[in-house]
Amino acid sequence: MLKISKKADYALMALQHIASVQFGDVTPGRVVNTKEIAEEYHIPLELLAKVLQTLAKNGLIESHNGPKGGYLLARSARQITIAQILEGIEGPLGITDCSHEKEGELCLQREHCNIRTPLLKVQDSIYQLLSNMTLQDMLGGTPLITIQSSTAQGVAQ
Amino acid sequence: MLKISKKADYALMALQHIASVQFGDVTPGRVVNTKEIAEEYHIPLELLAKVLQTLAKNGLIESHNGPKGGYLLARSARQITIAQILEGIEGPLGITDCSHEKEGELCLQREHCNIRTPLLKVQDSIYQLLSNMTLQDMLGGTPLITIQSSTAQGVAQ
DNA sequence: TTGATCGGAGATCATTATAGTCTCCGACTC
DNA sequence: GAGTCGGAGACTATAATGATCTCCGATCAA
Repeated sequence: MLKISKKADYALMALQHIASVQFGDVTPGRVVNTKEIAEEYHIPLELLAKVLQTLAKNGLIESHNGPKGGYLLARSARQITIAQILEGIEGPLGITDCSHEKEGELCLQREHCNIRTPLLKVQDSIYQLLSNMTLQDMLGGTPLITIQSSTAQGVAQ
Repeated sequence: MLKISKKADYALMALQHIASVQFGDVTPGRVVNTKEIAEEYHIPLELLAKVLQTLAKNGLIESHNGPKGGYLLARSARQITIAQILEGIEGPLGITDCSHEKEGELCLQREHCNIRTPLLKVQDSIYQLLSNMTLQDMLGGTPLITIQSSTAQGVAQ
């Protein structure tokens, strides 16, 4: 449950790869093309291409056309969060259908819904979690996210 | 993204309802039947029935057959966590395919996978989150989870 | 003891989301 | 201007989900 899609997986792998080639920084050095990533990680080329295009549209990477073309990080790995990557591919985080309900598509349960508020809080917590972890963290050098635990840290209010 | 299923939604609503009828405790008083919940929250009766049966199998509620039959909490709302409920319905938490990979079904990316470890940590964090919140918390009385956050957003309620 | 009311369980179907493919286009470098 | 790259759309297959239908067994009360 709560699975992220393959596309999102691929996005993370690709970005991770690009970032490691650039040492996490925005270097003008080598660009990475789709084929290279697809082969290294055994990802279907055309699917990965779509993913990278989406990431480029969302401003996480920069594309360069033509021979010797490919992709570069648009900004430092430290400034790219997991939340941004996942949302770029899968759209806004929403653990429940009513998270981003538009006008007029009220869910049937809404009227008597007894779980909306607490679920939105869970969602918020997950979002914070994903926002507090960056691509740089995934590169392995820096400490990863920590979480509160009722046994470890006091759960305030 | 990271959406939980309708079934899980229904399970949460139903349990929340049963718990509130019993004031969060295991009281021998009134049992709640499927129809009552289905009508109150506009949930398809037969789908809800399946969900409740699953919850019963997982030991979260107790079923009573016959007229005047229905369901009761199997234990106090304080002892039922959101993680238990969701896992009971949707199976073990796994944000990525390789979270619970069985022998012989290694994913193609595994060999060079650069994101498995960090993702498992994210998953672990989410799990902690869901394990630290109980049905009792959802009843509204007691404090909900809080998370660490760089922007220090207090979670009230 | 019989019938109405409840849960238990299986098969089935429709809809949607996902994963993956194919084709053609335009930009760029050499 | 030929070959290599990304850009973009339509398209298909498969799986997951949500929902329905049917029949069964347990239980209680008249």
